[in-house]
Amino acid sequence: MTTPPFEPDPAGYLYEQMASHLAQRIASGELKPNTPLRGERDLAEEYGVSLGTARHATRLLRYRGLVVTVRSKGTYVAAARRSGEPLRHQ
Amino acid sequence: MTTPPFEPDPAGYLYEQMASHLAQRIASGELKPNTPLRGERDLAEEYGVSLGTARHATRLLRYRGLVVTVRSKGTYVAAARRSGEPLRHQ
Amino acid sequence: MTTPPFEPDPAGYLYEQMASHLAQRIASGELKPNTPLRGERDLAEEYGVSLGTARHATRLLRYRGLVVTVRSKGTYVAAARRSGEPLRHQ
Amino acid sequence: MTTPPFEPDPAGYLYEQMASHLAQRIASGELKPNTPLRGERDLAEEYGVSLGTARHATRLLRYRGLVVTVRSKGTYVAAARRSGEPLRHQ
DNA sequence: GTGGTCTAGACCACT
DNA sequence: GTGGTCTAGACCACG
Repeated sequence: MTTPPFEPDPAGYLYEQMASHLAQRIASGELKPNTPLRGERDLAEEYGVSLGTARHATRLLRYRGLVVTVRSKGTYVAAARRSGEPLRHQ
Repeated sequence: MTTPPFEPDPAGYLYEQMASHLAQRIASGELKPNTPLRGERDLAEEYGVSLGTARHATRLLRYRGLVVTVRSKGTYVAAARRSGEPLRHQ
Repeated sequence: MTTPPFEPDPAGYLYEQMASHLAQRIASGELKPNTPLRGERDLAEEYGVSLGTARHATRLLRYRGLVVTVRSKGTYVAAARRSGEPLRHQ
Repeated sequence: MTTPPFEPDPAGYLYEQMASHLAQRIASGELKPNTPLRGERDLAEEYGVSLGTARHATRLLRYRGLVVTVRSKGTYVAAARRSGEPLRHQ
């Protein structure tokens, strides 16, 4: 079997690396539920990427349900939940 | 009843206007199933927006199932289908 | 808490002070027509005010026709013009 | 169809011609160290070749140490250096 | 010559 | 001082 047509290793992308790293920090408990992440500008600087890339990373975490973002307020680590439970928004 | 918390009128956004306009051109039959759209660079110029905004618009159409994009090939008007039918990829 | 005077002196507001100062820099020729102002974040830092205040100040200048702002590009010192002449955008 | 010569003359390739021409412009001082080349699309148009060919040419110059490319920023004429000296990035 | 990733900024609405 | 929209460009992988 050959590799499927492209999708050129998403793991190599900056936004994916950044999202994975943040996901790990959430999983490890370093970033706790209902606490805010640092601002996207700060995250961009911290990871040495542009604002757009940092925004791409947080969007990914949002799609994956790991964070909840509230406009003009910030992006928060999602509340822990058991599987089957609905997402609880703040 | 008051208006819900923000989401400041998506209809006003450039990418939404552009996506809606393209959707209408598809619905009207001007753009036919399985034919390619113009390239994103061309669309950006045609609509007088930046490349990023044009890309945002086509991404929206993709999410809505109106187009299918093939990397390095182009973005195609999705095949017409009856409701209930699965999406057919090229 | 004391009640404010009925019509608080607008000259006392930070945004008004800032706007006046910028207006003077334009009038003096320090800031020349068709040149961009520094970004709103930079101006806020330069004047030691919050971002909202800096924005309020530039909005005032815009209303007064001293600057023209081009979305996503920047805010420019308005071209000098005789009264009656239309605004010339860059 | 005829068989090509065993080792086709690299000097005949468009990308090699283009790379050589750019190398000469660098050597002559027309293109100065640490200044950016024109974008690959512009170069392609300027030399009347396809985008892929222009990219091939700049890649060659990169391999030869004549230019340094900074992702998403541009391709720059390499700083002049004595042999043995490390490359200095801008 | 396509879509994708990325940079480095800008202004905007809202808290 | 947040997230969101937008610009104008760059290079990259692939067909």
